[in-house]
Amino acid sequence: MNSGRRPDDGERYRTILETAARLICERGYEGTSMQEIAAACRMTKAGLYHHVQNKEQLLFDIMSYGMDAFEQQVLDQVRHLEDPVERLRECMRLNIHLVTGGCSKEVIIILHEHATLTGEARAFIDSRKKAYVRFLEDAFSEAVRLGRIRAVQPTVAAFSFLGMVLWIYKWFQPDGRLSAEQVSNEMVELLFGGLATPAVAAVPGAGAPQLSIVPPVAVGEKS
Amino acid sequence: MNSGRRPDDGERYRTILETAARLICERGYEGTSMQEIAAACRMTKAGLYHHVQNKEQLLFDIMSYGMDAFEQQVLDQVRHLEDPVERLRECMRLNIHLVTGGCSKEVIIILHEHATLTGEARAFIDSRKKAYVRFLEDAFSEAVRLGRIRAVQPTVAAFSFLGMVLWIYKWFQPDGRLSAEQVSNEMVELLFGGLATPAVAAVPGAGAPQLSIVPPVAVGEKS
DNA sequence: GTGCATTTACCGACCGGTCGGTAGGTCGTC
DNA sequence: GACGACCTACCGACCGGTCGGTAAATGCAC
Repeated sequence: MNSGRRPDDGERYRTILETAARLICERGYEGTSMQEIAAACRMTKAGLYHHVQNKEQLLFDIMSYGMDAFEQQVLDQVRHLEDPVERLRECMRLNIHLVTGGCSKEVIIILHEHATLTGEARAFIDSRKKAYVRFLEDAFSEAVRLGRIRAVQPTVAAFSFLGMVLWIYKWFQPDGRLSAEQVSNEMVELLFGGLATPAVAAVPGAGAPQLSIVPPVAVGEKS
Repeated sequence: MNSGRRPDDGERYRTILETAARLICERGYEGTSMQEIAAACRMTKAGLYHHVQNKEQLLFDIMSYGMDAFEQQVLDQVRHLEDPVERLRECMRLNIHLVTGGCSKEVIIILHEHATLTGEARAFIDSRKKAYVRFLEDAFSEAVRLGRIRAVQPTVAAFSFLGMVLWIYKWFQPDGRLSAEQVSNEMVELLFGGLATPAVAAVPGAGAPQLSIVPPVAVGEKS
């Protein structure tokens, strides 16, 4: 009856998660009722509850799914990079791509509903977030230690990085004036172009030869 | 019967706004009921409705109050500064002070409930936010035009500024390891210390003499 | 300064409606 | 005939908001 594959199992649940994520992303967790989620899945509420334990578990699963996607698409791609600055630059690029890209609903929910979950579920998600912060702090510390950037407070640097990147969901429009790539290039250069140690950054053409997308001096406002 | 002053008038309403702001800040707009707000004001719900038109108007008034505070404490203090870079630096300092300070509840609500209001009220608040973004864009543009910083895309720069500053409410703890002043100093230097034109920033000691709180090289990780 | 009309600030009770969640039945598939 | 998917029907609690009523303060004419 179907093309070689049954649409049940976890696949059905995943489509429910995605539908719910779309609604919750648009109207917030408390502002979205199980009735509405069920209707969007073309089901009754009781039918939805056949697949879902309760509303909080649904939110937790959405967040976990988003965290998995983030770690696969961002963290795992840059962990191996040896140079800490290159690791941070590429990490910012990928993270911006994730936030501006198509599958950003779950990530936005993680960001916006940062205080909605309680108890163990909250603690579990928070610990995964914390690991990311630590990853960034460590990279900044290492970059300072190696003299690759000037001395900065790692925690403040990490949260500045995160603020720039994760705030994007509040203002960026995919069909707007600026493309995701423009934002990405500009933002990476904004933070790291100015972090290079003066001695290196001073001599034009000498510093940061690796992956310098933007020429050191002439960054056109329209590029 | 009272000490020379009546506690009624708008003063009562303002205490209601502040109580409501505290609760909404803690549990979200949709997660806070009028019953709870009334109880926190030591009133019944009907009593609360004597002062308040409806829940949405209450949120709008809280946001307007926060916007007033922001414009008084931040924008109006830096508008007159002639040098665009100094204007931006001082603006960031004051904005961080506002977000980390005591009367940050209303501001946090403005940030977090950015999509809760609808219709005219939403449009009105959004226009006031937009004015701030434009203010920052203009300052960045001017700084580039005057050669005070290297060329950057003003919109991305403005939203990076905002992301760094406004993300703080998600992670900063007043009684934590880092003080508000530390965060402020580090963050200003992180963005603007690296934005100076290479020719100026290159020569150690020559660039950015104004308000350089952090010594160019040695910033202890524990300070 | 007394008496009275009016206003302010609040209350208990209640409205229609929606919330998250559940019990029990039906139906198609293996 | 067992089972999973989904339904109808319903639960108690709570939602935002309103009702008529009231005790106390205030304004004002005399």
